Amino acid sequence: MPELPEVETIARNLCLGTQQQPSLVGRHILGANLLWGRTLVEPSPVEFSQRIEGQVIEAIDRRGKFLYFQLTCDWLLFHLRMSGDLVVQRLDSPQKTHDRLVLPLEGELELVFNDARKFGRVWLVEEVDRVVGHLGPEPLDESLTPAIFFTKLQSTRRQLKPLLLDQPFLAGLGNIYADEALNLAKLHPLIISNTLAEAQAASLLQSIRTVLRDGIARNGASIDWVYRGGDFQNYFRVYQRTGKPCQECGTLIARIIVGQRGTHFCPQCQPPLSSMEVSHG
DNA sequence: CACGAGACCTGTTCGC
DNA sequence: TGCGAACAGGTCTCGT
Repeated sequence: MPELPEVETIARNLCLGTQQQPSLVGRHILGANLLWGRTLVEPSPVEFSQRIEGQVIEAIDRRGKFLYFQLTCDWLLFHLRMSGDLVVQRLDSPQKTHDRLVLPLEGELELVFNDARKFGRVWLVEEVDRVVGHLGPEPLDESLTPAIFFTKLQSTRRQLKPLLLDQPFLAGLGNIYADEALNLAKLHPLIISNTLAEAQAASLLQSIRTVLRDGIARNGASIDWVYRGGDFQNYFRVYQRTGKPCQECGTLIARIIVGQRGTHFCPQCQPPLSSMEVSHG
């Protein structure tokens, strides 16, 4: 489900609190109730319960699509994959159908990991890089300069769409924001990365940042039966707009399969060749 | 190295 | 109405 803006929104809400729920920072974790075994990658369920009990939540943040809780001694990490969600509720609230892990907390609260499709995963580790060390740069981190991004695009020969989804290449983009960024940059999803000119690479990086910032500003997107309170889904340019007119040129949005993922683009605004080749052809 | 297929899962929507 | 197929915000592994 969630991509960078949705995970960022969840992390902020857990860290800062909302109108409906208090901040979790500074609270003791009182135990653990694992309801679906495969949710927990490591350690064993018994060791997980023993180690996490009594630790304090010191900080909550995000790296790529991973949510992490910095605890007294360990790092608690969640990956929500397609359908995972983290909710705070009153202690001993009625269990819901897809609850996978419940952590009772100080203050009559509990943190619940709910995940219909069971793809989501949880880790408790001493060294955080064991889980997130393989990730590429954060797209919103200014230390990722246009020059560095251009060099990275030059270093491989892959289609842009699958490359943007590759977390070791760049951390945080998923199917929605990859399609939105390519449309904003006016680049066809099948363009080979090392054929981009430096200006096009800079435009792509700028577009990625624009769609991610817009997504965060709107608290992420809420689609299908999963509602998170965000409304970025009302501002999609191409995603899930197959057959509807492009807002720039009126051409009907097309949908193709790339790397087994539905891929949405405007055939007019995003020509299959890079714009340099088109302009000279 | 790069790509495609299959696996992991459940739920909703679409087409006949 | 019913039923199977297609589809879903993700990632891993394996074969070519």
